Amino acid sequence: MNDPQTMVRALRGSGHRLTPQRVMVLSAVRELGRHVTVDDIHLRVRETYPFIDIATVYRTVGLLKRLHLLSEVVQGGVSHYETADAADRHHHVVCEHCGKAVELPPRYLDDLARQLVSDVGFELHVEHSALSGLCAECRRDRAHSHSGHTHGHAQGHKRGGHTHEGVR
Amino acid sequence: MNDPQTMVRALRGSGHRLTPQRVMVLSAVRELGRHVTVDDIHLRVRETYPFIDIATVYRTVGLLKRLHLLSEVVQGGVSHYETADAADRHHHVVCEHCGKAVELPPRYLDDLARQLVSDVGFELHVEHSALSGLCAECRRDRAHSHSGHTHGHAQGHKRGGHTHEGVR
DNA sequence: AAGCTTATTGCGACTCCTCGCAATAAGCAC
DNA sequence: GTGCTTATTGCGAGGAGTCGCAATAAGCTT
Repeated sequence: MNDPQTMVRALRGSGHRLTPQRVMVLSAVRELGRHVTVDDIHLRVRETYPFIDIATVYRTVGLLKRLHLLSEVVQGGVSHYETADAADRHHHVVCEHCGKAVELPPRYLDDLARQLVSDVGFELHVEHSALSGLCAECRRDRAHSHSGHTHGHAQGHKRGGHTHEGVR
Repeated sequence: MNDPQTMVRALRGSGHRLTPQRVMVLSAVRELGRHVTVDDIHLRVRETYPFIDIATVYRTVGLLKRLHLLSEVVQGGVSHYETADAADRHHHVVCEHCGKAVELPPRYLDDLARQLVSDVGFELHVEHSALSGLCAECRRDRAHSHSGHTHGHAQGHKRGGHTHEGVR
């Protein structure tokens, strides 16, 4: 479901061309694993083809997303990508405080999706929906240090890293 | 709940200062109504105080968000703001195709929120979670013109406007 | 294999947003 | 009201992402 075959079909079938750059971008995401940024991809592809432009990576990633070969997860304003088949099997809940992404099996949104279609006619795309809130850890931390105001110390920290928790 | 009083308390209580710029930004959002962009705010405030810098608007909006006086909704990569009390009463489902936002009463996510806390310890912040998918209209359109490939015509259209549908 | 059409690339220019810094002015103590 | 401390402002510079354009090359036709 995520072999070169699929890519060729998806591209040709929609009137697009199969270029080395596109192949390399998709390969890079597959090789780098989950939640890679455009920069990650760019650097990776450069190792084998140093001339690729960052704009091409942006455009390619956008195209592959529209063709459902890649899936985008926005974490704290930063876009991360993964192969679509990986995305089919989960979606994300992102912590507002530490930026950690918790993976969730899709069943959690099944009910919601059903309700939405019947009530409002809206078709929910689970993979593209980013839920946000506070993770278990950060809730504990907050509970501890709640000596007065919680949102005090001004300009807030930069989002943490790429930490991951799985839930199946 | 969203008078000057509240603002004074929220700022002072967290060690921040009450400046004309901050008051004007909050007023602007209140006056302009729902889902205004930073640019909307900037232009509005400029009418009465032409010297305000766009950077100040960005910083202020960020601060007011952290103080829960404003709430942010990201639509197709663009941040929109509204007063927090308005946000308390609904959240959004955004159409991937036309960019239209459908407002939803919070009850839709209540079940999900309950499940998340008990299963994963995750506290869902409904107001900050952007669900995406296809609205009723765009689903119809797609159904009609499904003469072959759906994602065809390349670079995709720019998101529509600020259209709104309410659901209560 | 050669020619043709046109999607795609790389580049440069531009926009949006953020950040560091010196000047300004809130808030507090007197 | 005056003076002090320091948060905040406006500005200029910088990074991320997008867009238009001329050159290139993918895919088709022959």
